[in-house]
Amino acid sequence: MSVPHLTPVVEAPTAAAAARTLRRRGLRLSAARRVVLTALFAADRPLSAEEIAAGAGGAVPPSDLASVYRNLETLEALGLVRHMHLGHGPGRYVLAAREARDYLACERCGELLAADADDLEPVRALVREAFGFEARFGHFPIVGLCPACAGS
Amino acid sequence: MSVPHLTPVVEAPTAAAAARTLRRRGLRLSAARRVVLTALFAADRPLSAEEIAAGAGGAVPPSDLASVYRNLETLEALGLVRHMHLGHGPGRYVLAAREARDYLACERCGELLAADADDLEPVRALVREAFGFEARFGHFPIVGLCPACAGS
DNA sequence: TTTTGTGCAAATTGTTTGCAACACG
DNA sequence: CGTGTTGCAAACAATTTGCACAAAA
Repeated sequence: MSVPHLTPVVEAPTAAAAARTLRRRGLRLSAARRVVLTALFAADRPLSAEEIAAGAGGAVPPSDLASVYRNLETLEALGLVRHMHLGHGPGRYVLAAREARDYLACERCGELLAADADDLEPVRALVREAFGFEARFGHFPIVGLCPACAGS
Repeated sequence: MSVPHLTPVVEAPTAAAAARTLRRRGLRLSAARRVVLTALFAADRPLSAEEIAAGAGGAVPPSDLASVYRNLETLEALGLVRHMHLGHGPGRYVLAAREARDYLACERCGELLAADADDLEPVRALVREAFGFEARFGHFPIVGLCPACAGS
């Protein structure tokens, strides 16, 4: 007997799945689009649009910055990508399916700490209880001083 | 007998005190500078540089945007002003002496909740214990959904 | 062959900087 | 009167948009 088939809300983070998600909406998997996805698949940290357009450190061929922004927007609308703002500087993009993490950005040294979204739930709960406010650290992460910078 | 005289770290939030702080460093209380301070004294919420330059809703005469930015920077270096980033959009400036508050910004409706910095200390403590990270909500406040938007 | 998507240039927004004229102390 | 400041214009950084042309399906 086969296991019951459950359609995932967001497909597995594979190029094929991304292609399917696009086609399902009548969108195309163009070369430029593939480059953006490949860069994000290859990355081990949130990338800026500029980094992707520049070729993501040699991982992919360089492409037009405006197209990168347009594609990131499209992919984000499809739920394949998400972005965040780490203090000053450009927005940073990651594959949504791969990232169940939120970040803590050091405003002194730029260090980026990744935390399981679950590990931040107590913090959200505390804010919720104290202020009735639903903190969302996914889009605007916590900014402050990393352990090293806080110590000195 | 008179009470002992203690020099405050930051002077009381008065125009005269600000003038003294400036002069102490060989800086001048120019007309444009006075306009920036007056706008901030009159404001009941964080203002953008553009709002100040435009005359802060009639509270002060309009002045040059570049000068406003330069003056805000100077005043901030003196500890008289501070600024924060509330999600997207321009930076927002407030009088430092008057603001022992941090903010919670709603990313849906733009509502701004003010919280005593003290009331956020438990949140900072929790982040410190869990991640060894010193969260600073003064410069990059918490972003999420206000009670009204979270409810719907 | 029809749309969707691309590359390039130009417009937008927020902020900084160069510079000659200006004004506070 | 001298140095801090101003106003204006131009430079910048991040992002968006208009358009004619190219290319997936």
